[in-house]
Amino acid sequence: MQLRMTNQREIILRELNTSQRHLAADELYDRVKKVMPRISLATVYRNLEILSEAGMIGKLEISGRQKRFDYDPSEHDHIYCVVCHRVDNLEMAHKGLTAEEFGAVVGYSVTGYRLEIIGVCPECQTKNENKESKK
Amino acid sequence: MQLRMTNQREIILRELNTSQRHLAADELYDRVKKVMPRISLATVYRNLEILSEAGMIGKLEISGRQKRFDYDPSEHDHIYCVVCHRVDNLEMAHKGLTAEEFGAVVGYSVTGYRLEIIGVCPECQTKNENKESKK
DNA sequence: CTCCGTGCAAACGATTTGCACTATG
DNA sequence: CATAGTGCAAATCGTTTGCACGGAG
Repeated sequence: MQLRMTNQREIILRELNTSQRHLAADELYDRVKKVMPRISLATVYRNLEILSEAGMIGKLEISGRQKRFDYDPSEHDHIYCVVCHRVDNLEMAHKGLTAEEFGAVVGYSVTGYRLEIIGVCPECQTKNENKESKK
Repeated sequence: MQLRMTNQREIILRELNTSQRHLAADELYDRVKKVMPRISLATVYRNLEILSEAGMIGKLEISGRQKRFDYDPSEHDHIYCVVCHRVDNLEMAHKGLTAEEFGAVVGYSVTGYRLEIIGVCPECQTKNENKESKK
């Protein structure tokens, strides 16, 4: 079950990397299609899954919405915009947050944690100001 | 747009409360159906949405899975089991975690955060031990 | 030449919606 | 009695899967 570096896999990986964004499968599909028009959405899904399993990209499951994929597989937290759903990387925010002690409270064995900071991104703040002043 | 306290709404609320669990819509539907067999799943979805908007229950969007609803609408964090997907409440875990400072890093205006502790619940730990010893 | 990977379409699970009917306030 | 809420079925959205074919190693 070794990984083959197919053309589509290479392009998917490259497009995600050069985007420097946290794309959802369909957004990445749109980008990849411009380079390889006959690629299928299923292939994009399959490869994103495989690549994240292989630790070459990160998988983000945020806020009940679509999954997003991170060009940076290293461990870090995220901040996301409630208006446009854009996601950005954050330095690890859990200094002093020892997950273990919470497990003890309820008898869980703790394996990790997931932290999302929620807010409005700079772009959406600007748009909103415009909207306000139009009123 | 005032809220009417219909029979179905009352029962949904009551069943969620007495369950003392973090139920998904279909799980709650199953419980409610025992009391009111002709209720529809759509009604359950609609009311869970409305009740959480009204602040009478909490809505949980965890890890790309189904939404779950919390009988306790007060602000608190959650811990959940990767094996059975059960969710439990946790005292606020963010002492010393000032979300605001992260917003500053990337220009976001921060409105909140979401923290999930991930682990294995006591029940699933026990089951797993059994499985291990059978080998 | 062996399988892993692909494209396509169909299936899927969770959730939402249009509609005509019902019942709360 | 006005209009928020309901039940039903169909629609929608994101994602996965079965299958026959194609291409990497």
